[in-house]
Amino acid sequence: MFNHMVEHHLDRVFHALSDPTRRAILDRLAEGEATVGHISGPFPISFAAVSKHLGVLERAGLVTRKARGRERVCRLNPAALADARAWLGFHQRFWAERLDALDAMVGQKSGKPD
Amino acid sequence: MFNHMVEHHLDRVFHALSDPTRRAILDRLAEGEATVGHISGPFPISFAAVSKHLGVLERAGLVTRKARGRERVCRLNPAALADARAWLGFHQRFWAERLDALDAMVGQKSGKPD
DNA sequence: AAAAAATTTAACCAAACGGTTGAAAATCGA
DNA sequence: TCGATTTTCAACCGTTTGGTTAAATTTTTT
Repeated sequence: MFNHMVEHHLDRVFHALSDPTRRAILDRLAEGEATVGHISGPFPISFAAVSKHLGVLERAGLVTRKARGRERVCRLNPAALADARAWLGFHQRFWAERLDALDAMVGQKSGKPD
Repeated sequence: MFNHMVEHHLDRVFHALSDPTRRAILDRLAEGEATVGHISGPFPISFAAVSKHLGVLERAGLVTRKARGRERVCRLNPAALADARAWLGFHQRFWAERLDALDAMVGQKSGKPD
């Protein structure tokens, strides 16, 4: 159902999201587009490190960078979250169903409604 | 709003989900609880490797392992997906809003209607 | 044309990752 | 009790990660 090349893409998206600095960059970027230097400011790591983080985010499709003069303007791509969200949504619902079925089979109603 | 120790937890959940073998283990586990050996079967990697993957999933709270004799029975914990899903849901919505606002602003300035 | 500014790239490092094999620790069946 | 079974743990290995600094690149400013 989900199994396509999406799998490969999910690797990159989930990996990109697994780092707190990168999630902070995304938060920062949610306030509006910004240049690499502008993004880099508040972080206690080097400029180059932030640039590499942006590379990871870009390869995951979460961020786009386009040149404007000597600067690179970074912008969020909310659509890239859709795959990850779909995976989570599907599985969370599916797991819950299966576990409910298991509970029902065991016959011990835990009394937890939907 | 989200920023608590949850951050630290999100690191582990997203990282756990970033590996295709681990996602496959979760898929497998969605069919019902299973022992480590049972899970390990279909995978072309060693038993110990699967055990380590299960450790990662357990530390992320996605899976619980409980002893039953000399076996360990593994089971999904759907609740653990909630945090990740909440993060994604909030951000996806928030990003979309901000970008809509940005588009509207740009549209106003350039006189281009929506 | 030269200097300054914004980014990326390259080379490097320590730590973590995903994998292996083999030994250790429980528990079960004989 | 002894041997087999199930699982983890420990040590190791090559690759990736997240970070650094320094050099290279591109564009703007003077």
